[in-house]
Amino acid sequence: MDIKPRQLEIIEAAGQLVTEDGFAALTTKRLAERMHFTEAALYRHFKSKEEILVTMLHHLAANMDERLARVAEDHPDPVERVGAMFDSQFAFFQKHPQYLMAIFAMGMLEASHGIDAGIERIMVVKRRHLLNAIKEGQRSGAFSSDHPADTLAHIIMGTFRLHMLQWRMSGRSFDVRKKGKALIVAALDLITN
Amino acid sequence: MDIKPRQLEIIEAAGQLVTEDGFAALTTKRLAERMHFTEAALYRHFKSKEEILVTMLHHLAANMDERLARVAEDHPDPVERVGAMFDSQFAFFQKHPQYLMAIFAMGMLEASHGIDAGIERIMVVKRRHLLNAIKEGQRSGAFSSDHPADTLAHIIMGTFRLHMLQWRMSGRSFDVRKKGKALIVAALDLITN
DNA sequence: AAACAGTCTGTTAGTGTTCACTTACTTTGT
DNA sequence: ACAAAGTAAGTGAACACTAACAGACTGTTT
Repeated sequence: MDIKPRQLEIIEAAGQLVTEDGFAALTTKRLAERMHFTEAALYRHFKSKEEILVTMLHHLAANMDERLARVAEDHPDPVERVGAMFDSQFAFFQKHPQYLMAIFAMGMLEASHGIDAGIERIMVVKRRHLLNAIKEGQRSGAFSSDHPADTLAHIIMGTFRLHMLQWRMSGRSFDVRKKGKALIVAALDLITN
Repeated sequence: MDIKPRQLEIIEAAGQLVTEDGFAALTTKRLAERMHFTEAALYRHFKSKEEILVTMLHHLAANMDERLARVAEDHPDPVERVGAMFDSQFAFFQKHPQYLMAIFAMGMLEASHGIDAGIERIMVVKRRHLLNAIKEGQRSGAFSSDHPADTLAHIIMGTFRLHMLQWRMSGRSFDVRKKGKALIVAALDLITN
């Protein structure tokens, strides 16, 4: 499933609309306006509105998987790797805030099976990379083994998600990367031996 | 602003629809159906669909504030109090899952100023109670002072929110109270001296 | 006790608006 | 010449909401 350049432009515009004004703001009319063409032209590139969102989530999951895998390669030390993973996430969403919606959409939408599945896939990707790093850190003794890796991963993921939510709700008015790094460092400090 | 019994029934039905099938499922038609009367009858009790949601959020914030204040009174020890606060939250949402939407709606909706303000108020209430307990625990030496109270509150809130999200996404298929308690105990253990 | 007036809560049958999407045709680039 | 990518002008369906009316109950007047 390859995404053509024009499709990517549409996906990004759709993400912008949702991130700016909420989900109700994503209508075919407004999306076409932002693309500077008519509604009908949208349907030359996607067969439905749902397909736009599903493709976007697919694209995001693939991108994230690849990016986190690269971070894992570059950082053999588990503690450092977790820090680098989240820094990579912060940098990505700072650069592409239009994809923020994929983080918060979950749990609220249930608009279609395809969308739900796409969102779930993103969470699974992140969870897999994080859990790997934490388990490795526990084996090496870097991370505390007082609690299951699951639990530690949950606490860090929850910290990350709430941070992104606050950033979005503040109108992205602070440095998400800097403040996020401090939070992750604190969380890592708590679970490090 | 007192809520009449019939209004409360409507609010709960509205919460059910959103929690069951997502926000798009909350239409005046479906809400009237669930109440076993016509759409027009809705407008005898609320002047708009927005007012239904705003009233619901208002009700929830007031209820939560009172409930958490009572927990604080009953538990003088800060560590124990934080545990009891979240246990109270888990029990509440287990009993009234229709209000789960208020937790996740945030960040996704931006449907109106009134709704956004209502959701924010709920977060502020929770944050205030939690932060009070943590600061008190830091003064008494029960909680670590290696990190600001803000940071510790963030980590615990994030852990809570992600847990609720997973519960909702699983179709509420596990014991949220039991599993939640284990998570909060683990998080508290991490920040306790 | 009966009649009246008012309010509350429901009904039927609509309103105009907006939605995602389609059909038929046209332009543009290779 | 052909395909890709656009346009104008619509479609039916669903949306939140409203006008006009009616039965039930309450309290007050005769």
